[in-house]
Amino acid sequence: MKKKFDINDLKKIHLFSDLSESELGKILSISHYKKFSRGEILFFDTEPFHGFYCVLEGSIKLYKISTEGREHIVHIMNPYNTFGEVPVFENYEDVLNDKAVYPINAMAIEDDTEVFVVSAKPFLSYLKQYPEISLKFLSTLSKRLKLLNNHIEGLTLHDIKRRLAKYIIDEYENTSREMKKIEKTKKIILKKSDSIELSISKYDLASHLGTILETLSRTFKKLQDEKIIEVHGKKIAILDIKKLKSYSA
Amino acid sequence: MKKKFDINDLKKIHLFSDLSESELGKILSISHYKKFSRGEILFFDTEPFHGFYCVLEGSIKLYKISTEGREHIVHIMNPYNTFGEVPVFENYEDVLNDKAVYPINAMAIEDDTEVFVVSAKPFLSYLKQYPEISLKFLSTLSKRLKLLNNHIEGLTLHDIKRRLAKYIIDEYENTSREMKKIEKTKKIILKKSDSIELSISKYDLASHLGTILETLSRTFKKLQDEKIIEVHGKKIAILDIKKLKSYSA
DNA sequence: CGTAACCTTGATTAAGATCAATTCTCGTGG
DNA sequence: CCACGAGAATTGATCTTAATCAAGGTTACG
Repeated sequence: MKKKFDINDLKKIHLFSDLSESELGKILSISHYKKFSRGEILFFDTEPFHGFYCVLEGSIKLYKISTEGREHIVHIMNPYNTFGEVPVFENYEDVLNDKAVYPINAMAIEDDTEVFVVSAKPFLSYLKQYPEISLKFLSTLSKRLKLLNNHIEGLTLHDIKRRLAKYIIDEYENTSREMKKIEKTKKIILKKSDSIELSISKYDLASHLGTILETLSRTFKKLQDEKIIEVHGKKIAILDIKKLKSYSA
Repeated sequence: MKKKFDINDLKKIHLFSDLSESELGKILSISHYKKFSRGEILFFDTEPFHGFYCVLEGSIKLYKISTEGREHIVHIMNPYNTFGEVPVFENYEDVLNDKAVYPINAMAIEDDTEVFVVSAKPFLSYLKQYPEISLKFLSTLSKRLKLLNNHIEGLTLHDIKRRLAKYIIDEYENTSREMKKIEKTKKIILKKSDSIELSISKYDLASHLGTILETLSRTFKKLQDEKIIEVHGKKIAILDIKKLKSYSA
């Protein structure tokens, strides 16, 4: 496997954005690069924990599976996200004694998904020397907690139409935000389009919304029949953003 | 309001257990004591954030509410737990500019629920001086993330019978663990009983399991009909722990 | 152009929510 | 001590949402 990541990749990771070159070098020295094809497993639930992951390219689903084989996607991880940090902090001793395990399954959902893995044990001693980094982690974990809270809220208090509406609105606002960022840095104006491009398969979307493919398909249709959206494959055109927002509230 | 908490109370909070007397004194100086009756609100979702809470006595439900008024309890907080820390770390700037908000509702579910509130702004500057405490927070938040993960797993992948079975088993194992602790410290042997005492109302239990009172009642009945448990008010006798565990897996 | 993966649609079923009526429990005051 | 009433819990009948089962259609890609 060609080693094709360096300090410049690390700088893009929010977690490490404030570190100096020498500190980044240390992180680099305790990490290794990995590449996955679509469908390949990064780790399984309850498998021994060895380190946490940072995404460089592609995307990864974090999911749980029921005994009957039903799958639920808890998170989708995209470039510059980190995941699998929970065991690092949850029980310090367990990590040192190789008793820690991953709490979830992780699978690449795109080809050429590139990650690097930071080894847990050396990282723990590193953490003590650079306490500022733990504040970064606190921020990361807090944001994740908030995400999970919202996810639970959706699952328990909203029906699938609302969940789907919320997903579309969130995706729409994320891409708008991304576009603004690009406009700012590149000093160009991008054409604003009232549509989104699904970044995951409909199967995975269903699993993330806590339902199944068939029900998702019907729900898309309902929103189409109400003239709120128009679906063309992975492209969702938003026809009536007000109504869509009223559902997603 | 009588001020009836001191450094000894603080010591019992996991978060502060490693701090010196003088450090605890500082925490004390930026905290204040509050007492609530059953049903009183500590804070509402989206209300301005001022500080995080530590429980001394009683218990508190953290819950979300849908527009239709349906409630879902995400956590029950008991003595020596802390909650409402997420906004502290989620966005540092927002806290300093008084823009942060609580992410959830909190209500006392017992009379004489006692808490103390640590003011966010002074705590943030304190945190920078004592970085070890952020490791404690990382551990707390990681554990909470794992809890939420399991909660989501239950909500999406298990039916209500399984969720209830899991709740009973968890409560049973928690009390067993508590008993062992007491036996160790007090050097006595407690009679082991194969039963648990529900610490919350059945309404709240239903809401925590993602269902309603009626369905919970019927589910209790199903488990009774299968001779797995026996329900007498708040007391649940476990008749067949093997079967119960097989459901909760 | 063929085949596999992906998606849609229809018919049926099942789990759990809702609505409605009682019953149980327990604290309060007569 | 009993009666009352309020809140808590149970039970039954019905309805709704979404899962399951089954079949067919689309798309992408070698």
